[in-house]
Amino acid sequence: MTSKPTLQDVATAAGVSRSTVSNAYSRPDQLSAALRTRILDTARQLGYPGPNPTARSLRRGVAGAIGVLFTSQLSYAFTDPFAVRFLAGAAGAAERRGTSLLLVPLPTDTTQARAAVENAAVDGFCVYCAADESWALDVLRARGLPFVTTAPRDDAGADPYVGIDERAAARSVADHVAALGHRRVALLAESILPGAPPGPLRLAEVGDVPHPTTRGRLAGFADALAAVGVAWTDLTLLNATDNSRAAGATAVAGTSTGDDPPTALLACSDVLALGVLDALGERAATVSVTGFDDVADAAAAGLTTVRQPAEEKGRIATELLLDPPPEPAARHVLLPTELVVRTSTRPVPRS
Amino acid sequence: MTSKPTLQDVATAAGVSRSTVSNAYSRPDQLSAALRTRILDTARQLGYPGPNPTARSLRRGVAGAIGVLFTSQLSYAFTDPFAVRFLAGAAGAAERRGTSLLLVPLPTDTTQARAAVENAAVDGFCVYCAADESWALDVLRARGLPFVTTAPRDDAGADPYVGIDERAAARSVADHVAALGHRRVALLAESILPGAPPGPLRLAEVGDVPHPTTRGRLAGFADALAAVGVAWTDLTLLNATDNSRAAGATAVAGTSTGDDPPTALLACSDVLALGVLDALGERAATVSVTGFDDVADAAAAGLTTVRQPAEEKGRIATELLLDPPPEPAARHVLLPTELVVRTSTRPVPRS
DNA sequence: GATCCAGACTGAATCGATCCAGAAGGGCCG
DNA sequence: CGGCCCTTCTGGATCGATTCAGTCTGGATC
Repeated sequence: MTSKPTLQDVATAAGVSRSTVSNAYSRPDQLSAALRTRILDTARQLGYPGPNPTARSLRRGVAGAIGVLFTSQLSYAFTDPFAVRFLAGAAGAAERRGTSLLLVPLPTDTTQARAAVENAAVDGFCVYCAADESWALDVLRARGLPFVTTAPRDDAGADPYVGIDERAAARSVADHVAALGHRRVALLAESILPGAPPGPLRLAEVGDVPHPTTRGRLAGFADALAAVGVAWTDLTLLNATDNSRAAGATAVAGTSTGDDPPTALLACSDVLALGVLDALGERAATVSVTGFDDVADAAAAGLTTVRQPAEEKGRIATELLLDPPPEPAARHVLLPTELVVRTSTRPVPRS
Repeated sequence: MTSKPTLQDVATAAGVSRSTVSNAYSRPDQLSAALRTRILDTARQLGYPGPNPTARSLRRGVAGAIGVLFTSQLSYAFTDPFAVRFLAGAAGAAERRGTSLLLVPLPTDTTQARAAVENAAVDGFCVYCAADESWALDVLRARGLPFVTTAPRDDAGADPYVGIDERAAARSVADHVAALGHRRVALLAESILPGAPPGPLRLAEVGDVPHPTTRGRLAGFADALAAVGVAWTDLTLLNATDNSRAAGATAVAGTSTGDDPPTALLACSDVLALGVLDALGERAATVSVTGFDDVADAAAAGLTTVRQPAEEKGRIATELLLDPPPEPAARHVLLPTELVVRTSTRPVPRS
């Protein structure tokens, strides 16, 4: 008995069968209170730490945890305030249900990343999409695991999702900027094309953007500007290499120095927009900048943005996963968004 | 075959033994390349998603995940910027090692909380202490699971920990405040006594504070003030119900209105200190306030504080867990701290 | 031609529990 | 007193893999 005792050892020591010990832990109503007490005492004496979670999982066919998948690096997820709030919401819902949250890091190597998803001992997955995730969904389907995504998908079918109307939300903030008279506009997003360098980028049409969320937002921006006569090809497209203030600052560096610089800059996330403000410094007063998400720092920075309910998104995603509603239609949730106008946008200056 | 196929099904379909299929996945060198390809093809045709992670864990005796324990509510952890940075560090280290992170929520009910720790299928635990955690450590010891705590403990023994010299760090910031001439000082901390109401609190001596981190910091504050002749009993002790800006604001409400109000307020965390600044509003210019941690918002708020390396703490905790150094001494890591003086502290005003 | 060996594959045991059909014992009822 | 049910407990099958001691085959060696 040099290693940890098992349920069998407790049974032997207590002079009962394995099943009875198991029942002592998991089904107290199946044995007399006296025997149960005796068994638990014996277990304590032996230093038995209770049923092995893994063995229990295997037999019961339930893991007691749900996975959370960030298609960007896991450690980056914690630097993104929106992702953190999403996690907070998910954690709250998981907490209420007594479920744990398994954060699965994805190696950059594709094969290893697949393996990571294949090896996760969970009952389902929350796929927080930050990049192309379809391979992950394929794995999950093959495993027969339920999952929830955080964006409407074309091939959604019965798979639950919770998201916002990205295009309409983006349009609302761009409408505001257009109404202020801006016509020379730059759009800033993360990984417009995977692997593209930071800074200006040419793209024939918005449909070419692979990442669905980014595509939706850029399309919304374009809609609003098209409505005031600004064509897609007249827009400056700026690429950021990741979703961070630094990347936002880098992406915009040098942009406002050319002749006829944009008078407004619409970013696909607050973090990028805040980076732009960092980079502009004093010049920020001459350019209108908008973000997306309404993270905590946006208010202090006076950033005009679109608010979306972050914690709510995490909470609902988790709930959809843990008990999906019977009617398929109820599995697709669109959350409301709200344009928040602050001081970072103003009418186009007369020159 | 209505449900998911198992390894046995693949074996049958391919006309080989279970072991061979297992080897095809886990030990490619044990069979010919041709057969392996054939097996994997068969598996694909059958829709076999690869070896079941739980069964594999059971047999191999390895979970491939480490648990993270917050003794406060899990969803609160995400509202604490320091905890988030700790997690980011932990995630980075886990990522590098191909390990997942299991966030285990703790129900408020003690029995259920024990069960949650007992049921976690992990190879070890990072205990991020936010409250009394000794019961959790007992469970972990009973399970024979390795763990790391984030504070020096009296009974540390060979259990690894990573922390800072709480007392010395706290003393450094209090020394600074004392040097500025402050003598009427209030100390603010979360849960000084569990369940205590927000606001002023009487406590015979600092040793009565149950939570070790808080106790260490308060003791450090007291050390510095004692050195300039201010006794423990002359200090105002303010309790906050949790670690949030709101709780900081609530705790301090009404304090500065009495006669002889404190001229300085030392908080045990930046979040609390920022809450104090929120509450003071205009009056903030007349009181010196300090925090602890140096979170992102501290710089913008001009908060004088003590910086401790958050990500580093998470990273090292995870690394100590994943490969503990052979020499016991190396398992106890003390990280450096640094006093960061900003504008929230100034000499005591002449009246 | 006998011996040895490496490589390829198999079968049974095992990981540590849960579950279910059924056995033993005791009480109640007619 | 026999039959019936109920409670309490048992034994074996099972969850889905991994592991390891072997068996078998074909080729190299002397």
